[in-house]
Amino acid sequence: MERVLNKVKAVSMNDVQRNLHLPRFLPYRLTKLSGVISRSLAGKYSALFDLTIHEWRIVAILGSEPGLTAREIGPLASLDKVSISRAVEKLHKAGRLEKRTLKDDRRSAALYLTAKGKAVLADITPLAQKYEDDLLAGFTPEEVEQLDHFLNRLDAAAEARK
Amino acid sequence: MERVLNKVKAVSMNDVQRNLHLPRFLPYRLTKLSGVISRSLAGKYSALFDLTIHEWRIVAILGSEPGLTAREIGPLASLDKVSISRAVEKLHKAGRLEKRTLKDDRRSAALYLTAKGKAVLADITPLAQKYEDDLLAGFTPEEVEQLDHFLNRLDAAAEARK
DNA sequence: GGATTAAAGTTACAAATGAAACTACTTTTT
DNA sequence: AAAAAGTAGTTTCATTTGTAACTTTAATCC
Repeated sequence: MERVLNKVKAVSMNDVQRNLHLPRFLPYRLTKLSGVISRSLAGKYSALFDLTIHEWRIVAILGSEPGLTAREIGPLASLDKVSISRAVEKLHKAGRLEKRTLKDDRRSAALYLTAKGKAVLADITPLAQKYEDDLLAGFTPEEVEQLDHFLNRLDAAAEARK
Repeated sequence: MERVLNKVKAVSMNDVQRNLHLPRFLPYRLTKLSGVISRSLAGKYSALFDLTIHEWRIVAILGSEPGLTAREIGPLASLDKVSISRAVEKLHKAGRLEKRTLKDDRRSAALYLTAKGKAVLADITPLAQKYEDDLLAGFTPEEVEQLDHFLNRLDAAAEARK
């Protein structure tokens, strides 16, 4: 398949090695883009609510699916168990979530947002939505759909050759 | 504009607060995707060549534009001066680049890849290209073009509201 | 049913990252 | 031309993140 993303000015046929052009290299672009967006979101909201991005993900997930255990949250939030343990601990100390040890497996606990936790979620959700909407403000619904599709396919391809 | 990416099943008109659905939240998806890709690339090549992603970026840039200073590389590689200083130092120690102090400003140095540095670049470039090609293997040239366009627009939007 | 293996979550240690202070040099100001 | 302010790059220190080892409980295996 033709390599369009890194296409450069025509090179002589004797060039053995075409240079890789960093600003057009997909992994670099994605890292850069996600970095700018994450820093922007974190700068605006995380500091404001004393909430890291990892905590934010957990709160968002527990908002839709209360009672999940740490292990179940892992794949949903793309977080390893250490990150989850730390974030859950901090949320717990802040009184934003409650742990209920499972009767049939005392190693794990079902996690629930407290009123405080729900309040944080309610506060941040519209801001996060607004941020996403702004990012996509220039996109038609069809384009958003297509972007969605592209991201799914890239994700699948990346997972496949992980 | 309609929020299509986070569209969920119809909710009752009395729902004051729609839940944010994390797996469809664009910032989350981009972070996750770039993370999978970066880890995959780093796992395959960085360890193999003892080269961090930051060093790799600098090598790639110096490959196309020899003689840049640390400061000039910064914006091109999206790296702050501390990261550059550390990466350049490591490349220098490894004999992969050469520093030539500028005559007219002895604080900075023009940076050049040595033969060793060029060899590393020549080794990695085709692997990186291959990885990108594989990611995009399912995309038609038109789709690649469109993805390119989307990423540019997202980047501009994100930078604008940074 | 007691020993072995495995799983959930935590803790401890090492490496990476970020922010601020610092050094050496250059430019601007008076 | 001396003093002040600014810039390039480095170093230091604090925080974050990742890996491995550990603790507790549960499941599996003779």
